[in-house]
Amino acid sequence: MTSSLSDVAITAWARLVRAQQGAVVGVEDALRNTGLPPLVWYDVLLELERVGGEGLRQREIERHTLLQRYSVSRIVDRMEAEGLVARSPSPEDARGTVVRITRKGRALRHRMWPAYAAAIEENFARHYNETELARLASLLKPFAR
Amino acid sequence: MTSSLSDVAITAWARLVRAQQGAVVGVEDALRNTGLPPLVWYDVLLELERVGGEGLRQREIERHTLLQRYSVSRIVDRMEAEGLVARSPSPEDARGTVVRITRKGRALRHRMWPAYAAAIEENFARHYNETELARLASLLKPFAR
DNA sequence: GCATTATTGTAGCAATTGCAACAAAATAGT
DNA sequence: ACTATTTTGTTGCAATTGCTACAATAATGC
Repeated sequence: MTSSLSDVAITAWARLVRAQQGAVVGVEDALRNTGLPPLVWYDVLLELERVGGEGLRQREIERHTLLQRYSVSRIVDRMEAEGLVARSPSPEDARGTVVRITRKGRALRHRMWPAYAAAIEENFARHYNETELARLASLLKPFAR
Repeated sequence: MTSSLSDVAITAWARLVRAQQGAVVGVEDALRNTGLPPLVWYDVLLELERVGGEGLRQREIERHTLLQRYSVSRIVDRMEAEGLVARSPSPEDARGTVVRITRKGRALRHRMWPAYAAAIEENFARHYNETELARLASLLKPFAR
């Protein structure tokens, strides 16, 4: 396998990795220092909030979050223990469970957002103006869901 | 939820996170499936190769890789156990150690590159042409070291 | 010089993760 | 219908990580 990667591709890759790593670490630190749960909990809560009362199958959460199956299983375990989400058996598929957000879950998601937004600003957005952000978003479109 | 973050900033952030997560997971999987060590080993080896015979202090590796101190300590432990790097006491600072890459380490770094490059191509670069890669690299400049 | 504080690296312990095996149900093939 | 395969989710165990305390040295302040 001869490398067809150009120098500019390698540079772009290196910076992408570093940008995200640096920014995510910063955001995670900010959340932890505020006594808030990790980013992935926010993602799960947000997805569940978006779909509303129907809830999501764990398999769907898996796809949304890029987590492993067992990771979803355990995260939902913990969030359920905290009363943030509720599991119930799926009516159509006896293997699966449906996960729904609770009032408490919505409240937490809400409380997380200001800290999260501030951390995104601090660790990422402050480097850019609106035009640049739009160009970045456009370039990263291949990775949108 | 009022915040100073624009919608476009949020979109850019979401895609950045997803782009990197998806791509890094893909690359890590590819390396693992080829029986190669994780990405961070590559990074450490590359840094050590770049600085040549002088080696690096663990503290410097920490800065280069965005790892925690104890993570560096342990990664160097494992890499040393594999004979990929060598530790020696720092002449100027009796607290510190100097880490140098070994011949075996260079060989491994070399062997990792084709698999790594292929995975970057597959999980990232194939979405873009050279112009786009250049624009992306330019936009991500704030995160370059 | 001496006491205080900061830096560098390690290690114990608890929590978390990854791997692999598993159970149960659904789907596909014949 | 029946068997094989795939999908969904969980769990035990080993490996890894994060947190914290710690030891040793260096740098700073007086």
